[in-house]
Amino acid sequence: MSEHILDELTWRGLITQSTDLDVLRRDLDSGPIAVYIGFDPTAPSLHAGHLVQMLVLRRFQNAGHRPVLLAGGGTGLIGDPRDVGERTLNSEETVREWAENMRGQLARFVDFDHESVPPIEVNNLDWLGRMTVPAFLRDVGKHFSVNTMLARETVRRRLDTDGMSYTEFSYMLLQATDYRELYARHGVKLQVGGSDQWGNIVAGVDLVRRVHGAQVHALTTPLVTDSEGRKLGKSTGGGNVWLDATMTSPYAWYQYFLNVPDADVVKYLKLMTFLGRDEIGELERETAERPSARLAQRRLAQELTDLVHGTEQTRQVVAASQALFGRGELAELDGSTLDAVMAEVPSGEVALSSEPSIVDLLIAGGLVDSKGAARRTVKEGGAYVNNTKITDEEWRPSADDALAGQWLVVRKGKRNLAGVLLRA
RNA sequence: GGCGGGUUGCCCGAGCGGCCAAAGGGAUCUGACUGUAAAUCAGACGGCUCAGCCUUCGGGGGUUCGAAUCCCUCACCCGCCA
Repeated sequence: MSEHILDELTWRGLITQSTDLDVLRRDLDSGPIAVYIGFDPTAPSLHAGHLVQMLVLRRFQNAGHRPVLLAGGGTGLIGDPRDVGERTLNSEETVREWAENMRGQLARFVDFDHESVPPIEVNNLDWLGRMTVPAFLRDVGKHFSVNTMLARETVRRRLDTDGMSYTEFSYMLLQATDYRELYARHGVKLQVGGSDQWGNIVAGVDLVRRVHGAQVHALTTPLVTDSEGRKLGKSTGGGNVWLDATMTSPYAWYQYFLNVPDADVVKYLKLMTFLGRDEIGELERETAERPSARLAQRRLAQELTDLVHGTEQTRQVVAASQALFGRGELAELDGSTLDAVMAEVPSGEVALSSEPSIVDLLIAGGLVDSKGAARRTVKEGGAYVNNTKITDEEWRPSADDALAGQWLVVRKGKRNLAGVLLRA
């Protein structure tokens, strides 16, 4: 008999808050239960920060429980209050489109071919969109005390600062409605979410108890931050690391995790991979003894790229990373290898006839935003072409500099690089 | 509907007629040190045809030799009162 799912979640550090765990354990042990997780479409894609929670759902499925994936097509029209600032409402078309993207992404993380507990996909617009105002106020609103809602941390903070619209104030009730609906439709007895969702989730737990007299459960995962307090998935550039390959390339995704600090890598392995205790323990030892080998980071990056982009993509980005950061000479790469590598990194092109300077190359590769920034980079000694430092702003490549007859590998600093196609 | 406060560069936040392309902090970038790590130190951080020029301080208009700073007006946000 393998380890109990709750014990596994505990050692991985995946449980921040929960309702009565003993009762949950009994329910889990008495047969498969349905577990749900939901996300609102607030962007065109999910990002790395969503992964932790999402994988918890998969862990439950692996343990024999049924995953229920909820896309917040209805709640996404309203907006969950944040700590600061009212959200801008997105149009119905936008939300619909994003919800559809999200559905596709969520589906990657659960097993649709599972013989006993294949997942169920739902969109809360299906019921929220049909609910009438009197029904909402009588059947849902009557069960909530404004006093309690005002006590919620986010609400308190907002009242002290920016204030909050009635729209966002109502959000909690909609999420509670989701839980009630999913309990009634699919017998869902557990909702998983990020720790910031705790208030919304227990509101649902309460509602189910009041309406159906049933005890359902809540489990939240930690908000994952690195050792400097930055949220997981915020790239150094400040933006999110997205699951969508057109928004964050598989190469950039792989590199993000390859660069995770030593202090965080073991934690991430526990939270976001399916590697077992022994294997993680081994990688932890490696990190302590030979940190420069970055075995743990390599494994983390590889596992997560596999998970999100598939094994073939992973193979390619690993190969590209090795070619670009390895000891080997760039010039020794053959044409097809080079083409494959260049396909993974950001790229641009420039015409040889325009006599481009290093400044133009940095811009063409998208490594800088302006010529001023490009000149600055050269002045600071951070500009390279084919691994050779360029210190003259007026340096211009010749046809002979092109690798495989056409590529220039332009680099800014240690690890920002791009391929620039040199057109004849 | 009335009264008061506010809107500054990626974010926070000073400035309150010229010395302001705008203090300070954070974020970010580069360099040194390294391990494509962290910490630390140093530099950079609106744009350009770059020792000069151009465009910025919610939008528009005005006063002035000169405005982020004063006046008018519009928009939005916050608070108090009704």
